[in-house]
Amino acid sequence: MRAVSIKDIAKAANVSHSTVSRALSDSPLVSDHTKERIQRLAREMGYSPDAQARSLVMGRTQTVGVVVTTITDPFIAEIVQAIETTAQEHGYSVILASSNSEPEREIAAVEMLRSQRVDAVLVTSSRVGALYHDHLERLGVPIVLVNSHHLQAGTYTYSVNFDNRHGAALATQHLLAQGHRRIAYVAGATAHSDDEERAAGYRQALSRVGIPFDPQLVVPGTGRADGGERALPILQALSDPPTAACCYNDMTAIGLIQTARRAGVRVPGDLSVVGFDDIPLARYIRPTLTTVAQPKLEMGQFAMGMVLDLVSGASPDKRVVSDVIVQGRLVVRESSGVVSLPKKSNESILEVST
Amino acid sequence: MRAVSIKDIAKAANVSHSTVSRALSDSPLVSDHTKERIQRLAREMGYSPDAQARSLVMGRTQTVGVVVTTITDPFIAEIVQAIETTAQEHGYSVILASSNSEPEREIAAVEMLRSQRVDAVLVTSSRVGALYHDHLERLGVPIVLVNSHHLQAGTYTYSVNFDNRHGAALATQHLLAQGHRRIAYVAGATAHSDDEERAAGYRQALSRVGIPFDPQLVVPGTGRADGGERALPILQALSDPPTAACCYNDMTAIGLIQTARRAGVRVPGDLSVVGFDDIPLARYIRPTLTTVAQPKLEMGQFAMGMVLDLVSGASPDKRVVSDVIVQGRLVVRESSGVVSLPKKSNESILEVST
DNA sequence: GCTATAATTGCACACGTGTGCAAGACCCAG
DNA sequence: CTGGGTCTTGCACACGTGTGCAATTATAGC
Repeated sequence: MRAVSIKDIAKAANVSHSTVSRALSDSPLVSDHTKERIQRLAREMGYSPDAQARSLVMGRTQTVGVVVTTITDPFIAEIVQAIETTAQEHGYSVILASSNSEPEREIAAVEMLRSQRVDAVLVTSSRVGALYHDHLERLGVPIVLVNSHHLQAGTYTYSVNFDNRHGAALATQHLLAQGHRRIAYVAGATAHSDDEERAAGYRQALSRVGIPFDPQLVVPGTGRADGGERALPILQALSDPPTAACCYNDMTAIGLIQTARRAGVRVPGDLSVVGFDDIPLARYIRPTLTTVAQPKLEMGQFAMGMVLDLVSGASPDKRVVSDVIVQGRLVVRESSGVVSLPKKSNESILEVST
Repeated sequence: MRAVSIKDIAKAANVSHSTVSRALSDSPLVSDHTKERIQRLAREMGYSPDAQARSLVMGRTQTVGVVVTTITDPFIAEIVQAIETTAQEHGYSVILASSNSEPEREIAAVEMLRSQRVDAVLVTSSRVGALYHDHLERLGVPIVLVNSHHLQAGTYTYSVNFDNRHGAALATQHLLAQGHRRIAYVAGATAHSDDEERAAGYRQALSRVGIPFDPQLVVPGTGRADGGERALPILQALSDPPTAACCYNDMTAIGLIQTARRAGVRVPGDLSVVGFDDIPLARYIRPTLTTVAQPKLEMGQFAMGMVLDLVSGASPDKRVVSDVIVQGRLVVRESSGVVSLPKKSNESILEVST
């Protein structure tokens, strides 16, 4: 049983379907009298416009595709939530496609979005390979990459990225302000551009205050808790161990903190720790974690805002903004504190910023 | 610039668009020769079928709507992930609609899904009000409620729910098996059916082993951490305080554990604590939390599986399964242990199950 | 070679909606 | 009362795809 169409209403009102179409879109070509009559009839009959049919003739679907690795990632979920809300406010629908990081799924997802004739595509946190990028470009539709690293710039490709360098510099500056001079950097997985940018921010903050870079203070990691766990003994073995550590991300920091506790190293008393990302867990572990927060809500809103600008007539060569870089803010919690006096000093002077 | 259509291919191949349509759907009415020729041409020209147009004539969109309160909730996110993956495997697209728990948004979302002519709707974790339920029914499309409580049964309404009573009984039985006899229940928000069911499971497990129900051992909560925090002093003030607590959910349990630590009550030494839901945090707090896990993946798969069954010809009166109840499993971690001997006994006999 | 049959293709309509253009209805001025 | 203008409505086509039916072509049988 099909839904009621404008033709059904036309029959009931004894007019042509064109008149109904015009009446429902409040066209001035229809007399107020019949307009009212038809609109009331439509309401009574429970009419709902068919988006498919409308898209077909209008050449626009009022629909965007959102490609994610997995919606399970809280970081991604929050961005998608912001995208969806903004889209809904402007009458757009969101088609969700997850790739589970499998290339063939990602290809299939893009093909699906192509068939659905989405007006634009937003991609979150996917490391876009060359092949995939071409596949996206072939859609012939604006693409906004959110926190995804794209190497080559395409005709349709736009981006919203986070300023990792600035964020890491913020974290490092915070530790410097607390009096720390020996600050370590626990890295993430190697050859990851996020990690490189954050490491650069760390070095930049150090050089700004004239502290020479000590390669010994940079230890490799994994991006997971075990990275932080393995880092501790390495740092402690140094002749002049650090009093603070800047970590690639929160899980690394959490691994470091938990290992430290077991090893009898007090946080922040003996070692201040700063994470990155502000994952939900950060405010629940003890000590609560000082970290750098990305403005996820704004990133999602901004990305969808770009899409709206792009589809509303602005021609692709008239691009006002193509790449946006947003900055984060430092969230100071318990895991970072004022540097303690040299070894074996009175512990009572320890101060914890809460 | 429109995408290439079958008409374009028809022109290039010097055949009618009907032939192209048949060739691409591998119809036996087309000779193998032209079939091949057309398929090659379609590939070369970068043809992608228009889902809108196809839906229009087929009367099916191969699309489902997923309504959530917020995708930010990790529990919901995991179910949606499972739904999306299953849908994708069967050639279905997922349109995401979040309500932010605001009634008007929920209405707007349903109206949008109606216009999109989705073949079915899945609703996650929404307390479906009477009004909203009617609104859904009017879609005239199968509706699967996942972990959403529906009072009246509708013509199109199906459900996948979690067996809260069984889960709570599991948790309580576990504590009983560890030798506990005085077991508290820290409730969630009042008048919430989840809470009532879990409380019932708790009482059921007790009565099975002949332990009389003691109303003093049931304390009200909030469903948040503060609920657990407020529960501790109440329980400790009892003349015969409990040695274990079964909590409405994990956040309540976490609040209880953290307050206990500050009050010098050892977990699980002095007090065993069991949560409910197995949120990500549960494995990261210290002690790690024993809890009841819902099979989120299976729930999502099952819900989407029902949808697939429903849309593939099965008439609504031929409903094989309309309501499914899935059972959870107990995840034993560090927060629950064997009951300790009466007060002031030797602590060395404490045993922690890890 | 003619006919009966099978294989292949095209015509025409349908799905639900929007819109340019022409036709009809109406009003006002002369 | 008529002409011209304005207001209102309907006709017809378009969007891209699928499909029943008729028409055309190829094949086979005698």
